[in-house]
Amino acid sequence: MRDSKTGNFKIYNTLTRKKEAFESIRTGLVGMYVCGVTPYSEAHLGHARCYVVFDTLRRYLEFLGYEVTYVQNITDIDDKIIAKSMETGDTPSDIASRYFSSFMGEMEKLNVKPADIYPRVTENIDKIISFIKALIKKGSAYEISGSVYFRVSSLDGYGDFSGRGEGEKVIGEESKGLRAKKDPRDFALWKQDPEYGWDSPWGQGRPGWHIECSAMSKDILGDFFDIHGGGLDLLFPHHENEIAQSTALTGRVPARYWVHNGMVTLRGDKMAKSTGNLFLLNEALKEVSPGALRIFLLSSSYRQSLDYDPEALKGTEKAFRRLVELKEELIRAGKFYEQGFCDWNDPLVEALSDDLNTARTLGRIFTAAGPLLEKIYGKTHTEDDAALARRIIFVTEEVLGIELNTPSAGMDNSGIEELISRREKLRNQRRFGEADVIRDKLLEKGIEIKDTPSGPRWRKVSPG
RNA sequence: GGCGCGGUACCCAAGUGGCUUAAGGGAUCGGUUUGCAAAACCGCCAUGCGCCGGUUCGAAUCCGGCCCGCGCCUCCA
Repeated sequence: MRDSKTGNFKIYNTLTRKKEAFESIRTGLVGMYVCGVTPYSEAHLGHARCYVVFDTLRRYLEFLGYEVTYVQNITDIDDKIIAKSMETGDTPSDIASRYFSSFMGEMEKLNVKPADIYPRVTENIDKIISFIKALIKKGSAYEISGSVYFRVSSLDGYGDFSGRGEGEKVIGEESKGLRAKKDPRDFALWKQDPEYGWDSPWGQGRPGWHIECSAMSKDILGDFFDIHGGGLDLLFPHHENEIAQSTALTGRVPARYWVHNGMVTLRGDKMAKSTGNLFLLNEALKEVSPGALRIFLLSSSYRQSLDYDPEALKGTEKAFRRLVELKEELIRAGKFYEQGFCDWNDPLVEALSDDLNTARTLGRIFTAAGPLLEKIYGKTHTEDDAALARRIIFVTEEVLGIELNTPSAGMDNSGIEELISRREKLRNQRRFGEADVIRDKLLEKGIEIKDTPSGPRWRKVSPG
């Protein structure tokens, strides 16, 4: 499995703050853990970007020949979910499953491959409790009146990961009502909660935020796995604390590569549920096709901030359709008969080996696709052209995950075809007024007619 | 205040020393085509890369200073 093609991938590692050659711990296998959502409201573009980016990383690794185990947790119990539950009267579990299934529906539309495992906090309470017990035993945690805290002073190098200095005092939210915490930097592993809690050696309570990832990633992927991903906003305190807990227990940082995606901003400021400065994913999917949205999200570097601009998003729809067109024309020309394939060092995908440079990859795709389309239209394409088109489609769909849906797929076309041929007859009789009525009627239904030298063609123009 | 990131055409954006007299996408405008449209195609579109200095045969790319924007430091993808 380990061959030359896997050796060229470089990825930026937050742990070392530089691009490093990617090398998996076990030959041919990659364990990847990405921080998932807390399902208490609808997902926005920021979530979409994160999971599209990591889906693309996963697809690229699979393209390189790795077998990837992708784990994404679900924080299905937390303060916000409980707050929502009190507001609506539904149980926290109902809230979490409702928003999680809506999240999954949107991910499916975006052609995000499902994770292999979605561990839930509420189904892993026993593992979390064992983890905490082990930390107490090691002297890295202590209990105060039913809650348990991590003892930051027990660990050297706390703060190194996120670049926070030793002397800096970080006062967590948990500390507010609990002056007894021994160090302001200490954070909760277990929170006393008689109402929404589980039984534990320290009484009724529930897990702190960070411990779930340490406990569940260890359980599924082991003490040391390849990639840990998440949004840049999780760097501190979440990932810093996760590293602290795991390191205190096992003696090592739990993952080799720490990968963070940049934030999505709206009007220059970060998109966030809590501030209401957001653009919902389902709104975006009303504006453009899922494939166009994916192009939008992958058209800049994943580590950079991405500003949501309505015009820029809309613009990707047209670019997306040209690629759809390429696939359609190829099918029409009868040249889509074999599965496309390309090598890791093909100019089309080669840029991905440089820290997943999707923007340059898209540039290469469009550069190559432009001249091809016209050749295929004019039927002047050669076998090499058709092979290139297949490679473009392969990279676009399989590696970048941009599904090039052919509009006719899965639709009832008979009515449309009939209207079009009726229009053709009218046109031949030069009864243009009546012909245009049909054209307008179809356009209202989102069907656009294109009169080409080889006859009329149509396609669906509205997203969805 | 501490730590980090960024400023490239009308907009988005790649490029981090010569392969770029700066990719790609979108918008506008002009043209070809069309019964008219749409679509498609062709053309136009930064002698310039926040500003000022410096290093170099050569800089958007390296160094120094300055200006501006953003993120994290509190829940957050």
